[in-house]
Amino acid sequence: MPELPEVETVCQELRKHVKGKLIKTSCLITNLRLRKEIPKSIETIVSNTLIQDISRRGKYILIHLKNGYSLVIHLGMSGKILIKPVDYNFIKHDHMVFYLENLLLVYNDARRFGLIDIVESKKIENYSYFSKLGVEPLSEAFTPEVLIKLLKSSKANAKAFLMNSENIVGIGNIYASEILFKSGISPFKCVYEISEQRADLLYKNIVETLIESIHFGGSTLKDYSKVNGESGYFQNNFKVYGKEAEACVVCDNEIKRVNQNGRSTFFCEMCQRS
DNA sequence: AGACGTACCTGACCGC
DNA sequence: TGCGGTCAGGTACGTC
Repeated sequence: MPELPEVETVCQELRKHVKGKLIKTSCLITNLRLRKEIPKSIETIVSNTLIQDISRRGKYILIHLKNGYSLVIHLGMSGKILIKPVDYNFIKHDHMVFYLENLLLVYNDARRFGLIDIVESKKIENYSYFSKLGVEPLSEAFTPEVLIKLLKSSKANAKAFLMNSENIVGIGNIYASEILFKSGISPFKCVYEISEQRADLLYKNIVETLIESIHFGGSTLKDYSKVNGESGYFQNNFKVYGKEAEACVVCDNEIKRVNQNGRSTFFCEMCQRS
């Protein structure tokens, strides 16, 4: 699944290709449930309305419609939004389609951990899945001071802290490992013990890593691809993720993999001692 | 509050 | 070729 850079890349592509376009009709292709059931009412609500804009909250994609509603789409682990020609033939795991004037928007999600929902735009701040979300790392609201305050008020380890969307949104399993490596912070470190100097470095690396990855179009592992089906390229820049038993690019020590809260963490014991 | 397990799913891959 | 086990980028919920 896509982490923040992948979701942001999808948003940018959607803005480029479908912003301002008319949704003629839409239709559920399967009756299988995603994280929750796709509301059948979407079909009527989104028909014959213009796509006004596309934005993002954490890893949720928001498609704002001119009729006062917003589509909320989450890609889960394996979700994709793909732009297809009008003569496209549906394939396995296509769950919903939006018919625009000369193209289709198709939502495909093999593992069905994703989400499609519809909400009144003016009530979006109260949307249940958004109520506990933390700060947007690429917004002006995210500053070194804000990060330090969050670190001081949490007893979680560094990996769990970065993964917890109640602190900072958008950082998933890959970028958590990468950001901690760049910052020289052990994934086991209790975050309230991180020095302010080290926190400044962490701040810089959170922002830089995400921006750099967006620049590369996100990363592509098994399931994620951009709306045109092309791959992103950031995975070529991974320093530790998926590099178990390989040599650290900095110190040549062996990269380790451990399980933290059921997820793999990759790190270098020599470089990450703070 | 946070650690940890479980649940939701399919598919790829590996060893036998 | 098939079978079982393991792993995968997310998130929510329950329990201790």
